[in-house]
Amino acid sequence: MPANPTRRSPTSHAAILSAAWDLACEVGYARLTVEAIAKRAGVGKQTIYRWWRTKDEILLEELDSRTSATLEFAHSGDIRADLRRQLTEVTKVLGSDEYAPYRGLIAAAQSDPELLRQIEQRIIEPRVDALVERVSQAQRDGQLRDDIAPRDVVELLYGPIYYRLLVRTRPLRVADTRHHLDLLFEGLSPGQAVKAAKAADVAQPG
Amino acid sequence: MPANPTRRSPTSHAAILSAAWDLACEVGYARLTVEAIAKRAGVGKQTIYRWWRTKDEILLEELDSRTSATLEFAHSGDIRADLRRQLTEVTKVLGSDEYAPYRGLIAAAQSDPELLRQIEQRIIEPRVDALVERVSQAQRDGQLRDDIAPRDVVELLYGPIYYRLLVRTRPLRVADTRHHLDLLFEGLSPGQAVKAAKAADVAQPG
Amino acid sequence: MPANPTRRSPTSHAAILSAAWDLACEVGYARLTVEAIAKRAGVGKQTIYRWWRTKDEILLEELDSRTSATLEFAHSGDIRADLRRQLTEVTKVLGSDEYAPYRGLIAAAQSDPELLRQIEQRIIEPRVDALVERVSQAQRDGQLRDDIAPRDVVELLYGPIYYRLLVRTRPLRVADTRHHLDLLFEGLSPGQAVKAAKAADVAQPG
Amino acid sequence: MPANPTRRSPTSHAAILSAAWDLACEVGYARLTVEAIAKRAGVGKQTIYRWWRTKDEILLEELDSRTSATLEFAHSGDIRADLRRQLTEVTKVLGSDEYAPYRGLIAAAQSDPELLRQIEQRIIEPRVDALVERVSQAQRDGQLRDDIAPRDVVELLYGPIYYRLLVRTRPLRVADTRHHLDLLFEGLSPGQAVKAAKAADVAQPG
DNA sequence: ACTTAACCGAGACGGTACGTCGTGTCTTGGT
DNA sequence: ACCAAGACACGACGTACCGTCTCGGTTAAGT
Repeated sequence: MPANPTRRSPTSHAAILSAAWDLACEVGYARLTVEAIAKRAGVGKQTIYRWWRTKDEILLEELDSRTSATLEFAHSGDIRADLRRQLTEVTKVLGSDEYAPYRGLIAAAQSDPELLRQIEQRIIEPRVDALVERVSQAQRDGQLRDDIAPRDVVELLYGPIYYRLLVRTRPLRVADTRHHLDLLFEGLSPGQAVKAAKAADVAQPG
Repeated sequence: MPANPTRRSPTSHAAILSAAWDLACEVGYARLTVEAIAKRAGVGKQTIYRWWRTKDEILLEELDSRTSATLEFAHSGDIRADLRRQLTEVTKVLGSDEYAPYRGLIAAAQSDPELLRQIEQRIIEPRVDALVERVSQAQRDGQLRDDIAPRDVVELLYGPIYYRLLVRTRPLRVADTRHHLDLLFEGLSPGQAVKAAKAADVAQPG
Repeated sequence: MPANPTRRSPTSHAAILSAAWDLACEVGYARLTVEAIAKRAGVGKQTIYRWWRTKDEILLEELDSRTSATLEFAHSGDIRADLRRQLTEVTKVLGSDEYAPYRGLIAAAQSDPELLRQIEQRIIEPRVDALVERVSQAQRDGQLRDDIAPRDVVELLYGPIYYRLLVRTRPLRVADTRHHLDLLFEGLSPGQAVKAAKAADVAQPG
Repeated sequence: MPANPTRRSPTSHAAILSAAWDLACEVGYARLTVEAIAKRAGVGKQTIYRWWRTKDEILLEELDSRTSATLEFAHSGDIRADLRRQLTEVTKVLGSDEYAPYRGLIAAAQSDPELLRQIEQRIIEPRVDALVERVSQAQRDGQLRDDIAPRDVVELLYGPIYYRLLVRTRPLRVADTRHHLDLLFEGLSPGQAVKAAKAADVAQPG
């Protein structure tokens, strides 16, 4: 971009971001069009192409600013309680219709490596890093097996959420997310349920 | 579709299916074009539109026939061994470049509820059913906690695979899938690793 | 046409002819379609293509049978009376909406020399020949200048009719045709009107 | 047409006009295609549809500019000389292959009343008006019967030309046009030829 | 205070692909 | 053999968006 950001019109900038997001919600990501964004935002097409390379980048920027709040991670001392809170939050957000464009972005990224890289970098990586750090702390505290790479924990935790998000066999629900979290800690092997459940009660009495 | 299937040309039918799949592999799902499929298959566009509503349906049909072989599920008596075998197979298939169009379909389905429904119905549901059945058997055999809904097990197993498939933070690898399977059975809580590992050794000495 | 006319279905034949003509009247020549003819006639497309090369040929055949009645030429002994009767008849027919497809044929013939040849041969030539013969007779009878080629008379007579038929600046009306006929005989030069009118009165007192 | 004419590209405009006319000459009006025009002109189809509703309008515009030169009418004082000159010119133009698309337009207008209206308005009417005026002048000068509506003269003059142009029974030739003109003035009645010829000699000794 | 250069809205431009319509040919099954 | 039905390869249709490219008009910075 050779454009000079100091002369950028904040009005148009904001109008484009929200026009893009709103349209994506209304007509669906696939039917989202640069021309429609320009019209809705009351903006020339050139103004869009001057600052963004694709419509994905617009949505990504808007997504970024909308989700920046969900970055911080609780450190209550109880790993399962902290994870429960975090995953609950994430589930609520991703399950809502206002975040439907996020699914569109993940989808588009399957055909656009550069977009995929940006999503990882700006949306996913920060959350994964925070999660990895919290998990490591839990391992040091003896609340989690220390023979596991934290990255694997991340995938076990987020996997089912994304699975439902994208495959939609069942709706994304907070209660299920919590249940999955318990199962993960307790394991699927028989004879561990009771012990595991007890441990959970101690950690999270509420 | 008012067309009469008995008059359908098998030559054109087959040519379209493989042209579509090959092109999707070559240029990527997003750049796949009905026009290009018609040209490659030596077929009129009308013939495509007569039998399929979208390019997605073509790919879905081809995907269906290509994966119909991976439907059966092993019943060795050892649930972890059977799951390992099955997930290994699935991981290999989904991770390969020849199945890249599948990712495109999942992506497109995010903007097309009807397509999503069809993918579930034709691709996902049969495998989930088989998996659910196998898990139920394992519960009756006492090889798996019987206080869990089999559907939840499915999501815990497939979740991480789809996560990597779509988010691509790390490549989809067979070894990781197996590792995740072990972690799932053993649980993440500390002090269960040794016991769980022992149980695994008994069940799967190889 | 390799088809064997003796096995031809008279029902389909007739249905096609009238379906074609009716459709041409309803939607206009340019929007006339072989497919629509087949549907309206309750006939397979092949049946049409087996017996006619183009839709023009269908219309031409129907035109031919509809106009075969206007072929005979009156021989009353008075050339101007005979011409008046004949041109009146032609004007009535060509000016009516039921013969609109004829204009379509003339139009199409501008881009299709073979069609033009057929129209001349089957529709125009017979009438021209009859007219030429009648004019020659009049010349022998001393009712018409004998230093003129009859073909030129034909063009002077039919010209204005076709002009209005195709250019449509003014509607094709019987009264105008008769007036033109008078002007033709009398000439445009000044000082001949009275004499000519007298001659006309003698020839056609009614 | 909501397009803004001040932003119109003169290059594309001109390229489209001549591409359309040239192609019409080369392949014939009926095989003329918007797609081919766009390709030949190096232009997007949309640019054509933005400024013209049909290919006819393109040809009409080009025809208009090509024939605008033949609008003026000679006033030598001798009506027959002036008509002879004018009809000669018209005959030459319409008979030439470079004006073949005009025939296509007349043809197409038979199925398109709006096009017919435009042809009359832009091509025919101006010439008819000029001719009517010249004829009226001649009537005032006593060179032509004054009991005739000039419009009728127009049709008697142009009729045979259009007849040959469209029906093509005989080629459109300058000599025939002149001959028809003489016959018109002299009339077809016997015994007038000599007198009429004399009058002509006086008026047009060349 | 006055250029002047970048921004802006608007939208025309050369393209690509869309999904539809009609062409003329071919095939199937019924009479 | 002819027929109704309609699938087929093909070509063109008119439309929707793409991303690039002028046009004036308006700001804001730098002289």
